Amino acid sequence: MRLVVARCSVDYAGRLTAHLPAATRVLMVKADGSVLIHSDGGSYKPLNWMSPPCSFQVSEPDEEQKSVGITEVWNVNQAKTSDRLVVSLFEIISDSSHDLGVDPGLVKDGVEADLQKLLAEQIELLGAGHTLVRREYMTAIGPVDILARDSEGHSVAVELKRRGDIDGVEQLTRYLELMNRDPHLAPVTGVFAAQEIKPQARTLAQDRGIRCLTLDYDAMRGMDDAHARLF
Amino acid sequence: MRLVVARCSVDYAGRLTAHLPAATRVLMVKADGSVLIHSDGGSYKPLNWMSPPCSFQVSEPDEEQKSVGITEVWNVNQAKTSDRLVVSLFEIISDSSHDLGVDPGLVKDGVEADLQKLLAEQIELLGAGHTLVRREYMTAIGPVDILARDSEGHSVAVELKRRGDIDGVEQLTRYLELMNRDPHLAPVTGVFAAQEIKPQARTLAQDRGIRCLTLDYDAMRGMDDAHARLF
DNA sequence: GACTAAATTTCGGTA
DNA sequence: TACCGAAGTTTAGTC
Repeated sequence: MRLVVARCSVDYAGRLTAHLPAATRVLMVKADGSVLIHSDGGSYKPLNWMSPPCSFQVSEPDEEQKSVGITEVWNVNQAKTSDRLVVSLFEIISDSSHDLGVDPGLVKDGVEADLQKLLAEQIELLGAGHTLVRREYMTAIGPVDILARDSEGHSVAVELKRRGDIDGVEQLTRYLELMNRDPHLAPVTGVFAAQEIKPQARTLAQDRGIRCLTLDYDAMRGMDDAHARLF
Repeated sequence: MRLVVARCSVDYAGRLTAHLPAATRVLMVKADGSVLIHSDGGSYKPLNWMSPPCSFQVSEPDEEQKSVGITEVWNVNQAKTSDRLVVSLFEIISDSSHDLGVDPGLVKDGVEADLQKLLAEQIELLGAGHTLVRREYMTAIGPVDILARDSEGHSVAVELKRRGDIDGVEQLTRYLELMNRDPHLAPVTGVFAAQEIKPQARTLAQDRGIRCLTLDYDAMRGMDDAHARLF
């Protein structure tokens, strides 16, 4: 990992064209040759970058570039596509390299998969008498998050989201269309479950006869803990 | 901007929980207090981070932390949500600060807007005799990318994407439903145009009577250049 | 400010 | 390896 603080301008050409005027920035060159250009703000996304696999080459500036004060030019080329990143350096303020080694990687917990697991365990949240058929019920166009049966034995398809958006309602609608053509399953009703459901998504869902269910993750996790303590 | 190379472990608690075991990493502390934790690989996304606005505080390790070799603890708290990032430092290998100033920002060119402009100019790509009505034709649920007429004078609604996914087909379907209720426009046919169309999206589009059109951006840009040279 | 759609999305899982 | 969906998505534009 090489860290360079420098006044530079940047040009990118590939899936789009982009340009960064001269300013002082941090250039991060990783072991695989990839380059990140960060400013002192914004969020985690760099101003510009080149993803691996790519090649990193330093070249001398031509006369014209020299005349405007460019001392060094970095050419970073994507190995597979024709994306190109050119960093023109005017002044290097700091330059250091460090051996970081391979990172052991991130351990995550609490994503959609957990919500799904919790709802499957607490399937009565769908309504009294509901029973779980199975999680990730496969259909021709992909897996339905949860398939259940209501107290009368009718199929219930559940689409789970962390944030309930219109896209999620469309997704569930596609599943319902398909599943209702299957005589073994029909009639199938839909439940759109999320921690937060956008008003427009709720309206669309209700127009299509899909029930909305807001989930309280903390409460569900709490129930899970209580359940774990009891058994 | 402060750059620290250190052996550290990281814990995040907020929308999810995540943990990074001890390893040598680069810690980037931006002027707004936001923190990025980078390893020597992956792509532009950090292993972990805290987005602004947030507060940055350094605290002494407690006895237990000291006993395992932690010399310093960073507490980074999100100002609006309750997200928390805790960086436990074992050894600081490098620590430097630089004043970068405000960045002038990125100038982009060549995104979906250009595709739209090019297709509007080369509307005959939709088929012989097609004429442009207008770009960004407003409807109650949003703008249709391009509205045209075929050789018989019937309306044609075009949805443009860089990558043609199922979502785009759904979007166009919603527009078509609405527009076909308008007696001034009906009957309206749909064209799904993209540089690359996914098989599932193509299938769904054809099921719904929507025509698919693959666009060659480079060829269209070439035509545009030729056009520019001629006039 | 809320919502929608795009992104040089990246990332992870599965068939 | 390709495809599909999720993401602590972020970001930009519109209403």
